Amino acid sequence: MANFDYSKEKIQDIFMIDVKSFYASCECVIRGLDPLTTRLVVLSRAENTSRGGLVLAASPAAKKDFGVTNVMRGRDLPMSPKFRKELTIAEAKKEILPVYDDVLNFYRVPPRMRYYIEENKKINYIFKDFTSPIDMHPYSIDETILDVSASLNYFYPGDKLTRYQKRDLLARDIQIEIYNKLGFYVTVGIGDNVILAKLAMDNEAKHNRTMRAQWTYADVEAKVWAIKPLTDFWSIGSRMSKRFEAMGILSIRDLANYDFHKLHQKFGIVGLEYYHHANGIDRTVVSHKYQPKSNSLSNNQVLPKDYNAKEFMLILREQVAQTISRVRKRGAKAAVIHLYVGYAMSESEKGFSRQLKMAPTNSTAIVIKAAESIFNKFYNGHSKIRHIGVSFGHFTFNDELQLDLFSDPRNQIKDEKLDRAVDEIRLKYGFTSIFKAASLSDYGTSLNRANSVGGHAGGTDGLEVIQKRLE
DNA sequence: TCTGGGGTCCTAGGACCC
DNA sequence: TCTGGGGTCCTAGGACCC
Repeated sequence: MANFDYSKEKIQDIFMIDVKSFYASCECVIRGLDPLTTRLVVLSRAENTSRGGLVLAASPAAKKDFGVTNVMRGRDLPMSPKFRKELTIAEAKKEILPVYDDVLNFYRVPPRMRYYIEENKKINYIFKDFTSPIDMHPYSIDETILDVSASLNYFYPGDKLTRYQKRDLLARDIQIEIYNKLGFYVTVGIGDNVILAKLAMDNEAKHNRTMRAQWTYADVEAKVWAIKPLTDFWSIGSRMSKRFEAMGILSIRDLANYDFHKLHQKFGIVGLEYYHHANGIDRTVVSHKYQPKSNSLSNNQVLPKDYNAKEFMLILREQVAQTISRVRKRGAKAAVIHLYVGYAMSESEKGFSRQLKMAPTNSTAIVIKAAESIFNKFYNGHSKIRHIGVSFGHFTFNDELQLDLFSDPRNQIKDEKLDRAVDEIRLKYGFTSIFKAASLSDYGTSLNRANSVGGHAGGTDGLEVIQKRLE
């Protein structure tokens, strides 16, 4: 028995689109290889952690033939003896690793985040041919939500076809267009609302030959309620799954039929959202979705070894300087600084995480002082440190210099000029063109991380190569 | 498990005010 | 009088996603 009268719910024509194994597909396309049949993995170098890095993306063939999964360690990947030998020699000589294992017919390549971002832009540019930009919502680097309610009848006028047939045809048109123009295979979840489209994509389209699937209100009981395990449902992770199980909720069907007052009581408004989603209800309107204008910026890293307090202070300053420089790049000032310090696993304490309010600033000198004061206040004085996280939040975007009572305005202006000069030099010549002498010591990590985007190698040749390919 | 990194949202509880 | 009550803001921590 349905818990909702679906005839009262608004029917929207929503597509949730993602690119199959996006990073891996980018690397196939640029090499002129087929994204579906080529065995390829994108491997983060992660020189500061375990040897061999971490699999960021694997092509469908690599998953199928070698059982590669997305968080697998590089050292667990299959490798022919011949390739292993070449790899060892290259490592010893500190040369760039070979990427192709010709015995296994297997590519392993480093990530190029900047190139992927450019490809994502091109994909979204094509979507604009199918719906108006306000009805598009980029959800992540490889997923976009499209509301085609207003354009469906423009592409498929008349009433010979049902609404559902028209949707499927339009989704197919998009798939073909993307493939012809850019070489990517995209998966489309089609739904009466955003959650149904998302669930259709995650739970059916990804496994279909057509790479399309359509879920409507009529399918809720047969399809949504049948999703299992619980963690296959969007927004239920391992922790929530355990909590639900403890309450006797073992399936989405159970969740959809649970007493929603109790869910509300126990989980607040999130509980109500789970209840609605489990019943296939989602009243989100894509064009009303505000673009969350990023309200925080952070950098985290697991350090290459355990650090003592003195060594750590260098890392701290380095990383605070890098993160605040990203804040300046946005033309923003931050009113909150947050520091996370994780102790080594051998320690009995976990570490700490504290934030501090500040007068809005983007001055390196000021935020370094703030970070140091947090550290000095909360560090236990003896634990080895293995993890650092720095984040800034509560941005403001005015240009005026905030004067506070305790600093000399002339120094503030001087600091600001210095920061801006450093940023400009780096913008022109790259991060490594200018850095504090201390970074050269053994303990600095900023040089190694200089070229990364989102913690992964940014790559330098992506744009030129793709431009050549298009010529 | 010899630890990936960058984000967002929500909540409980404390401080403080009227 | 044994414990007023309502509201806002802030912080630490939990949870999730890609």
